[in-house]
Amino acid sequence: MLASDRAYASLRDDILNWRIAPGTALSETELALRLGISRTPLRSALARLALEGLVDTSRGRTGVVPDVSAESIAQQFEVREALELQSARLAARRRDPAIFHELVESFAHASTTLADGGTDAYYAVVARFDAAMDDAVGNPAMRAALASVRIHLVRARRLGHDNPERLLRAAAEHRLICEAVRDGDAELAASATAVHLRGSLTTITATLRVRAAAGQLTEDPTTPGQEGA
Amino acid sequence: MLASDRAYASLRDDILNWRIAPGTALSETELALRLGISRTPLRSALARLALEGLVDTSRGRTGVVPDVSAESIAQQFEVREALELQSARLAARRRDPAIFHELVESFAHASTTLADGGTDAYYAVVARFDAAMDDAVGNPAMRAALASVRIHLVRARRLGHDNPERLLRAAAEHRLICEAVRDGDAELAASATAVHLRGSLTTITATLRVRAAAGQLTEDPTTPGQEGA
DNA sequence: GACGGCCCTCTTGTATACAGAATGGCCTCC
DNA sequence: GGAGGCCATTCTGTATACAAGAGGGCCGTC
Repeated sequence: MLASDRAYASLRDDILNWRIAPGTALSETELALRLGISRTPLRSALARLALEGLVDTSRGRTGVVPDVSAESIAQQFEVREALELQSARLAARRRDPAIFHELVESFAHASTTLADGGTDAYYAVVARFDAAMDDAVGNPAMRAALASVRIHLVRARRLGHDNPERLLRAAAEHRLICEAVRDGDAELAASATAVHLRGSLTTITATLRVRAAAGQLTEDPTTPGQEGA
Repeated sequence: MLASDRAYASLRDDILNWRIAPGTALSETELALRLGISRTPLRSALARLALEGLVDTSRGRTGVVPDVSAESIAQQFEVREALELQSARLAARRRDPAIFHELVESFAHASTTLADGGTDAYYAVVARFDAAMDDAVGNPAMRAALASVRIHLVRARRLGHDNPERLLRAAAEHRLICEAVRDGDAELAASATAVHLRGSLTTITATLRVRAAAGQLTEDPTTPGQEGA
């Protein structure tokens, strides 16, 4: 595999999983040294990440990992809503019913999946769902647009440690979407998707609010006297 | 300005204006020589173009300029429709009425603008419209998503030599959108946008069909005897 | 005459060296 | 004591050199 691809995958993984904190300066020399490659392929990797919005190069020359704010998430969701609703409509018109019938079953067994395999097993089902939708739509441009939006939501998802209660509700919402797509009901699929996205956004926003409050208690220097206790 | 930015802008301009034909192999060495820079910044420019879909690197290692097919345009429009309709709804809720009132006037005078300044003057008004919509929405993610879709349509637009009849109808459609946004009517704005996009797609598709037929007459080696006449 | 293998050339991917610019710290002066 | 300027360090942007791999063409053989 190419060194630049490895660097890209490695940095992407680090950013999505919060191993690199927002605001961290991404020095080319230091990163190249750490990954054991030269600056040339590393620059290529950083450029890709910058174009995807995972690295912010607007302020100053040195790239930094952007923070995840409630505002940025809300903005991403406005784009995501547009794309996913369209995707749901198109998928309902072009789908292979058997594939979505199978997904209905999978989401029906979500509580078992969650109990046996944990959140990772559940997210694997969601990944199959996303892939099935992309395949049904059959539009590379739509797939690419959705991929660029979903990347940012992975970061947000990793934030809140995957509230199981919410995941069960999300599974029920996914099941409704799959049923509508399976039955070829475009408008119902779009509506069910809208319902799901609203639920997701509400959960993420709440998580961010909790995190921001906790951050102020432990980090804000203007509110001292709490962190040492 | 950075050499890589100049190379990017130059190549982007060449591709959008069909100075580089689809299928042309983009040799790094040759391009770097032609632009008077080294391969390093040129590679950076090519990578950006590849991520934007203006250069195809999937087949083989050497990048090529992708063709504009009716299918690819239709796919781009499925994404564009999703984003522009959402954009229209959001703009209607957040706009400054004065700005869109001014745009209504501008599109009302489109025939004069077209007669005096030609298609470039008209497209400048469309650019102001796009910018006003982006500003009204106030969502950087939406702006970026729309920008990546609009790039491809510039190529398609340059294809058909800007049928003036169509441009007048497009101006009327734009005027309706601006009126709806100005009045804060989100659903009407979305509907008017849908009408406009359908008209645009139909025109572009027709242009492509004509071009494909002409191309077969003059280029297809299996149908000889026409080009020398 | 056709097919297969070998060699050559051109391509990309990577590493390294160098130059210009910006930032941070430190010293000096007010 | 504070503020401003200068210097050094470090960063990015660019150029060039090198190596590995793939593709094409040519030659030899069947």
